[in-house]
Amino acid sequence: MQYNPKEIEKKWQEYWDDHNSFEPKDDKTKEKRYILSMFPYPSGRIHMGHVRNYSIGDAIARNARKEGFNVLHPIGWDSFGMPAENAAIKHKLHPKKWTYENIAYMRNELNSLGLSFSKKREFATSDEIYTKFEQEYIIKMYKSGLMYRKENSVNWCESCHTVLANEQVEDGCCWRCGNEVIQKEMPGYYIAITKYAQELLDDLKMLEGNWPNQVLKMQENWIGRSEGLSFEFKLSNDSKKKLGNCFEGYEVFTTRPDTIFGVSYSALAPEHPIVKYLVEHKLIDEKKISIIKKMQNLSEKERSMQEKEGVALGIDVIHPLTNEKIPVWVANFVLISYGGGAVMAVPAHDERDYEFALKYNLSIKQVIRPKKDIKFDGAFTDDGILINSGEFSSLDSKTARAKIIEYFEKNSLGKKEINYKLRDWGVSRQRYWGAPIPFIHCPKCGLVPEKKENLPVTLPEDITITGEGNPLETHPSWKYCKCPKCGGDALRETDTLDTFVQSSWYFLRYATNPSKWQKIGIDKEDVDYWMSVDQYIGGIEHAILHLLYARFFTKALRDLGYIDVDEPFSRLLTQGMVLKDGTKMSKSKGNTVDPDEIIQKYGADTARLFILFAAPPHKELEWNDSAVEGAFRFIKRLYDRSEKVKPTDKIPLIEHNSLKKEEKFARKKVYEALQKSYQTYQKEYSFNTLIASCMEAMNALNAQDNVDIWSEAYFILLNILEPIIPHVCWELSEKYFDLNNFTKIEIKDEVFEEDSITLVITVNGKKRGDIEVAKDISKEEILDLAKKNIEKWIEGKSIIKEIYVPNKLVNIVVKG
RNA sequence: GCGGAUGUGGUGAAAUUGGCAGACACGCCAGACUUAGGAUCUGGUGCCGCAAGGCGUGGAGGUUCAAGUCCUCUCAUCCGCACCA
Repeated sequence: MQYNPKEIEKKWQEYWDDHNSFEPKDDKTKEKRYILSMFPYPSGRIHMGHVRNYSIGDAIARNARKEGFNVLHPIGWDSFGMPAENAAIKHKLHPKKWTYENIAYMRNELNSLGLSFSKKREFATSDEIYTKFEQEYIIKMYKSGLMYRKENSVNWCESCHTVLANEQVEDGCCWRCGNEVIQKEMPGYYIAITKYAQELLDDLKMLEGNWPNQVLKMQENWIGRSEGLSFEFKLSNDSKKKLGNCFEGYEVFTTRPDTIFGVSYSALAPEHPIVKYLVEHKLIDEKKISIIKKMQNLSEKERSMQEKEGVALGIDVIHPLTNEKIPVWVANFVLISYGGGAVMAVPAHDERDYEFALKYNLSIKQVIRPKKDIKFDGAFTDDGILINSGEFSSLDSKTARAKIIEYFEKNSLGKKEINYKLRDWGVSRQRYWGAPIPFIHCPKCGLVPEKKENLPVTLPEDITITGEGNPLETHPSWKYCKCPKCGGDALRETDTLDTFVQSSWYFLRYATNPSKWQKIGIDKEDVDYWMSVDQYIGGIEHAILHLLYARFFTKALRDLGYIDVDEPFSRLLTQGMVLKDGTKMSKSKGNTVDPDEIIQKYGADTARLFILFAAPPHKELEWNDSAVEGAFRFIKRLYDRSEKVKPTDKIPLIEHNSLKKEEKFARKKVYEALQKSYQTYQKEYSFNTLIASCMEAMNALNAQDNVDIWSEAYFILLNILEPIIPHVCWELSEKYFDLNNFTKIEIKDEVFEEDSITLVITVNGKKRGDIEVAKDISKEEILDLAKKNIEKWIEGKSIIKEIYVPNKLVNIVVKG
């Protein structure tokens, strides 16, 4: 009997296809499990990261089926996005053709791994029917104020005529043509995710313990809530006049109101309206204007890499508590997008303000002293005791913050405010291969959403992609349309949606019965049953954006009445990367291992076994060719030794007490593996130790030759291993057990009962021997035996203490 | 700077509540079977030492009968965010 993975795997993959083995049942009375691995981008071929992702998900899904749950384990394709356009430029292929050919190819690759996906629920996000409902939701969001259009500063490449994402700007230049990137004000569509900032933050608590701590913290930091004081700096009368009485003052936000008496200047962002006014009306000299303009042309990121820089604006504001005149500067480190784009500067207690004050020789006034007498250089930024702060002097920072906020509120000078770092989500892309944003610009009616009955707004197919500009913009006819409201001539929006929009609701689409997919996007009743996802598996690289957007989208769709779910993913597992030679596998480094080749050479079962055995799922996994051979050998052994098994359709009955020692031991090892299996799926998914315990069981089985023990062991081991190496397990199970062993198996406690116990004897905590004793022996007898066992270690010494830990060890503490 | 992790043999790793450090596997060594072995099987394998024994979980302290595990300090590496006032 020769193990032939190719033959076996083909046979069972066909069997599962023919029998629709992995379609979820419609019966909603059954308890469900929704197991989801993040869907792939159809880049052309699967890589080892995919193999790992889907092997983990598949094991969890198959185990859940075995335990009797109704399991939804779907797959699909995140198929819009830039690589398709890049391929179009490079290979002169239409993005659609390229994408759908890749999908067809990768579908076969995934199939060859024997993954237990539902085939009927598969879809691609670039399918027009998917776009249709996404456009419906976007319009709904627009109508309810969750989506809006505004001007904003973006990265713009003059030679490619396109907006670039932050990641596409390399050292201030376009990643493709190398030309300088400038900041340009452009209109775009935004989703008001900030409206959900607090809920997104609060609900992280629901996920504690079920999501990796790291991811929760990353989301928390990203949302970046901070509490402080917001107040108005009023302009001095002279300054007001200078600004043509167009401004009264401006708002600033601080988290350190306790340092307010130390304010020595105020700084505005280069984009602040007052700065713009001064520049436009040439109220400051040319030299300064050109410095400001230079600042405005740099992105936030580039500014952050530059030295602090600014110019005095020649205007003053009035300190709200001391009535002193405070000079106003523009500074490149002040962000327009946070806290109103203006700050109060306290050089004595803030690093940035300090650096800036030193450079421009501005005054530094200390108003906080350390609680303990410590030395410090530069700014003292910790909490301390207030000094030189009028009636608030001698308070500690924390109390002072509360009192000062209270004072501002009482005197209507300002109020307590909560700020978030989270920004609204810009979803406009000047790209072809994306979902069209379903809006129309009408010269009479303004911005008008497309009518529901006209959805989806689909992409024109007769385009050529050059990489310069947006093909939708340059298409001869596509953008010309009639206004849905007045019927007059109008222009269609040519921006497409960020691809993160598609991945923000795909899991709800899977949960909807495909028989309804033509009529509705999401079915509330179906979603009620299947959601939330019981186990989500994917890469850590999605810790922030995808997971935050998906959480937001779920809440937004809930508030729009589509669903009744608060959090989409109850449990999250972030798998580690697959490495080779210590670094991430990548084509450019030439250290990739092609999954197809491994499957060709050893079979899918070996690939799956190795990848689950080599490291726990959340850790990085170092690829090792000879360890793959080891995995292959184990499966071969499992296959070969099955000759010892006697066919049966139910688990053999064994009289445990009549067994020999080796037989009892083998049985114990088998049931230990079963127990381990139950723990593995409840807790950490530590497949590596589960597999190890199966190997231990095999090693123990080899030391005996009882047919019943072998048969019982295979009945159980094939059950445990089925989620990991399904093909060979189905093959052997069919042969010996008529596929009757893939259900929940009861643990028999009798196998764990020992006739005798082995106790370790230590002297002063060091192991010096061991004894085997009967189970029911008394403590005194044990101590006597123990002392005899290690006599030479305690000879001539006095015993100070004797410790007996039942079933484990004896420790004798001696002196001298 | 802030946040999160991780440090255990030649390698990947394991170790309920503190209780035999290194399970399981890779590699290596030896042997068996073989015309042959990059197949298979059996045995060995933390380090030093001929041995008795000693040492050993990044480092230094501490708590404890007993520490990879708890506490304090410290070093190194990785990841995320980063002028957020």
